[in-house]
Amino acid sequence: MNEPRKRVQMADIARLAGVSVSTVSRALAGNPQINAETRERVSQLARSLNYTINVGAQNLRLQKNQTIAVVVPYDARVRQHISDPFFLALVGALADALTDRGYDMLLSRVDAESLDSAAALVEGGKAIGLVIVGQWRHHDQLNELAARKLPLVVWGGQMPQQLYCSVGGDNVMGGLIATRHLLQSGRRRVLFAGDAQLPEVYLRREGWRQALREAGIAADESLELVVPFEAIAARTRLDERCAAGLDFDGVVTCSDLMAVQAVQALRAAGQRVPADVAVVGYDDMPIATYTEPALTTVHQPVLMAGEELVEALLALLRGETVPPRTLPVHMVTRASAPAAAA
Amino acid sequence: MNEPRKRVQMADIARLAGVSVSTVSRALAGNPQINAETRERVSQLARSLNYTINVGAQNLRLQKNQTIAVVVPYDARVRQHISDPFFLALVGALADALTDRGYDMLLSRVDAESLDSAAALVEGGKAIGLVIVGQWRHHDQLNELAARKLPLVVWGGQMPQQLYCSVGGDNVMGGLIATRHLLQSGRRRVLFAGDAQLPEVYLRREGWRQALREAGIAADESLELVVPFEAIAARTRLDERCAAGLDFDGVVTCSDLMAVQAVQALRAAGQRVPADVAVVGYDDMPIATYTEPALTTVHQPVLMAGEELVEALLALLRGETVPPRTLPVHMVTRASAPAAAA
DNA sequence: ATGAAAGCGCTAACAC
DNA sequence: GTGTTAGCGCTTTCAT
Repeated sequence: MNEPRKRVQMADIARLAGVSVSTVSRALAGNPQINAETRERVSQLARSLNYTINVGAQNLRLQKNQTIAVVVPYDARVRQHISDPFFLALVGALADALTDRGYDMLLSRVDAESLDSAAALVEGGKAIGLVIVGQWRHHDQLNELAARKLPLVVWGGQMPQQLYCSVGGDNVMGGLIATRHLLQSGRRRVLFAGDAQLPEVYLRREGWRQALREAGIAADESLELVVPFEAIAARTRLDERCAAGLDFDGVVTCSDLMAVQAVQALRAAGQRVPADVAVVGYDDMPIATYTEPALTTVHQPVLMAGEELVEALLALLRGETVPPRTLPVHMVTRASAPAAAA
Repeated sequence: MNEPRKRVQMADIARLAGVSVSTVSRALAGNPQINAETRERVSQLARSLNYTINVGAQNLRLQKNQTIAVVVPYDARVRQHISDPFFLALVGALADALTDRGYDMLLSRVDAESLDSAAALVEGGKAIGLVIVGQWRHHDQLNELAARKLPLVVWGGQMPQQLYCSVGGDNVMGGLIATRHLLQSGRRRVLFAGDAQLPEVYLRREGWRQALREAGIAADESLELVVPFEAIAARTRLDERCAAGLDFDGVVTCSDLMAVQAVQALRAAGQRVPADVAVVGYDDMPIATYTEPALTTVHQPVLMAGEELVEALLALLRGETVPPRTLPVHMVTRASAPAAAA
């Protein structure tokens, strides 16, 4: 299982160059007090032997480590795979941001129920810090991890009594502008689709409520619909709601995928989008351009998200105190919910 | 930069438990010759201190390593990000497959021009093997790496004189069935869109040619169009081709994204899809369902791809000889190229 | 059943 | 300038 392929190491180079291991070490490190000629000879030799330093040993000795673990929690019950486009894109952005800064990225999928196996990554020295992609229902567990002083940043919404550092889109604002957009285009009964047990969704629903208040519309609990992120399940919930009564003319969803499901459910129920019901997505993934109708959606800055998460974690690692950070979002208006009512 | 946070280690547990480090080591390893009572006491202590073994040190000592590097080459000139949905999905699938088997996944983005910085990951002991996501234009470099005896598998097409182990979809078959599908639905002038400098695309074009031969249609070089994968550039090329003459009634593309670009370019040129021109995508990513028209496309098995890549690499690591592997593909017929001509 | 000691591949005092 | 030596945190003979 574990290849015992014998690699060339410092001792070999030392022998071949007729110097000591320390000299090789210093030469390779570019230590200026080593004779330029020796240094050159050693480097040459190392290169010709395809020698690369054993980072494991180096880290052990130096007590250092340049590896950051990126953790994608998954739901063990459904064995749900990492497939949401936004999270996948975020993982890509994190890879970019970390690579740019010279860090290695350890990607692990971890059972959401036992997030402290994520902690083991740091406590076992595999990684020096944790980026957790999504807080899901695990606000409390995350707080616990933070209380254990793990260097940790989480993509998600900022909640009261939060001990960990989160970076996320401005969810309240997102829910607000999405709803406001629909109201301004003349819609009056705006359905909110999403599972408010998730902090991000909870905050977006706050924004939805706020927009309704602004417009002087009474909040109506029958317009709150619990819809999970997973596509099939989402479609089912939406179909059920359509069957229960088409008493709304606008829908605010929590992802572009969910918006697509909503459009399909509405059409299956004989509604036209946006003529009868307008639909707003969330995330503004590339897919939003390609659907029919193209999606009006709340744009989240994925690339910036990657950068900010990494910067926050590195600051934490430097011992700085890092407050949660909220990134700007904005509306992108397309066909599924035009600016003027159809 | 490198957190010197002092972690609890074996010595601490040993001291607290009043035993030696070796006993702790054995106890934690579940060595049966350790007194059950001692073992329990030590484990208890370890757990209560949140102790996790330092895997770096353990690996150094054991000469082992459970880390696989997944490398996504990128083009330094354009600093193109990991964004193609198929590759992102493949990375997700790899994460799943590796996690399931107890391996860690190191994700790195590497400049495609200097792929041997990928080699350094193995030679420096960070990882024991390499999964390279896409062969791009680097067939020769990959051969070189393989010649260096690096444990390495590559997602991509199988080419003549290939020294490395590749796992990929059946590209010839993919090009063949896509073209055949169009021909059978009555199309006669089928454009092939893709950059045949890439092995996978080269093979798909072979399939395209073969389908034309089968149908007794002479290959027409003017129906080969070099289209890059990147969306904006792809759109430009397709627009140019449409302007140069709409002398085709079907298009075979090399990704679903490219198919979407083709649809948009055709529409901009006043064509109806599929009435005037039918378009076939490639990959069958979720997006293919959501576009308008929904895409007829060649399905590639992403999840299986992740599994097969990992299995192949592990076999390689076990010292087995692993032949390149080709995974089945199949047509998925949707609206952009219906079975019967429109 | 447990401890002492050596060593995995590397770096950094400290000598000379 | 370069060599000697002592560990980084762990596992594993070899003793006892």
